[in-house]
Amino acid sequence: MAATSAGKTYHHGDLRNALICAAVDLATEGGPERVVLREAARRVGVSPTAAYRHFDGRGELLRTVRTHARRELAAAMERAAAREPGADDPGLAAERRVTALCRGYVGFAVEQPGLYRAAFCVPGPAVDEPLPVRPPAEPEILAFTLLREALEALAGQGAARPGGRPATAAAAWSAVHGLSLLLVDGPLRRLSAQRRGVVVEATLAMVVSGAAVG
Amino acid sequence: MAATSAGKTYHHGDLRNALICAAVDLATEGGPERVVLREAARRVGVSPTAAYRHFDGRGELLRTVRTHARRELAAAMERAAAREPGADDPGLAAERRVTALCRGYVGFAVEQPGLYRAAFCVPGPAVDEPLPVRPPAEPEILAFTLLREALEALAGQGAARPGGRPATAAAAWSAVHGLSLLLVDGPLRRLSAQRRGVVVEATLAMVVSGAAVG
DNA sequence: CTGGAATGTTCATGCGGTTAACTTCGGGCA
DNA sequence: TGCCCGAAGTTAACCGCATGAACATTCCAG
Repeated sequence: MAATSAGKTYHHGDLRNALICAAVDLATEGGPERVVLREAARRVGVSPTAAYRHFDGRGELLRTVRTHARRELAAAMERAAAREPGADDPGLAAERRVTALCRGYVGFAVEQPGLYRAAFCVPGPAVDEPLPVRPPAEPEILAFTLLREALEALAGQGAARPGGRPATAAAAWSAVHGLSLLLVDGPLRRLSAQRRGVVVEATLAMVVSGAAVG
Repeated sequence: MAATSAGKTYHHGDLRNALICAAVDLATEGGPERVVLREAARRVGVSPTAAYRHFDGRGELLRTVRTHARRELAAAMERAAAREPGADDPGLAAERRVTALCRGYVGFAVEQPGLYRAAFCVPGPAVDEPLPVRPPAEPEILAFTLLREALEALAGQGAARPGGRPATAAAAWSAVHGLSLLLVDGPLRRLSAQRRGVVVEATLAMVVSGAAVG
């Protein structure tokens, strides 16, 4: 996330992007509250008001960072799933994928607390129902989509209550999201890596057992 | 939470409390970010800097609000548990208590989103391990303590893995906490009351099934 | 009484968001 | 080719907030 450098011209040439990079850096360092318009401008070497040529204000800058952070989160989940062995065994594949995605989610939160918090700062787009709208869905909540699809695949094997599916996905999301926040920001933030692992695994067990029930 | 009124004397008489009430009102209305020193002082009818005679600064005021909010949260949980019928049947009592506490938790979050968010704003005291330290524990994280004890009672019946107990409590907490945030602040905030109920129940089912496993 | 400790007040500083008015550049059109 | 306009930056200024310093008013203990 190094700012794109340009000559010392009056016109920057790529200010919008440079500001986004600076803002992402800020969020990475200290979370959404540290995303400050003036500071981003300072880092890029431009006057504070220049940012207004490219963003509606701090709010839009922050929303842009949020989008970036959500993409990173989803990417981390997919990386974790891809890294997962055992995708060959079709019997276990579904469950392994779910747990891998969840580990990727929590792992991202723990390793990038600032970005993770930024991913859920200002209220973004909301869903009307946690249902399995497959086709497009907003790319915004990609993390949820990944999780939901994996859970459907898992439930598809067993015989789960039909109406319970989307709610189950929401429950799983709740678990990993809540766990992440407790670990990053909350009362569990001081857990040793080992204990943290134990809690993560317990949560995953809960999610999987819940998927079987739901 | 009405401010304690006093005559128009130079000395307020109970400024600290009045400021706390005003700050709690602010948090109730708009969450922790709306807890602004100057506004609280304004509402109490006092100059902004007067607050510094009673608080170290905005931070301490906010921390005081947080403590208040956490107490309210725990109280709401206990009310919900007390309201729960079926405490007579010892076989179901434990499970019912767990679900009632969780419903109380989420219910408080949904009904008092501002206060709920304030309860987890600035990082408060953290636990070293999510273990069943029975005796005192910090009264801060009372909500967690309530949940943990109820889960222990539940697990005490079945034969759960001994080491898994505290981690199970953390997992359950993660679920209700995450669900609350998604409903209050996050992508699930637009769910109708009915759908919300479905998601809550699915999450509770997951928590209970997880307690059986853990 | 009276003097100091509490408790409030007024000023002043610095930061961050945002708007208004002015400046510089780059590129398309006469 | 040269000029002019609009995009992209700049400076100046306003407002609200947190906070510190110095001053004012009360209250109460001795």
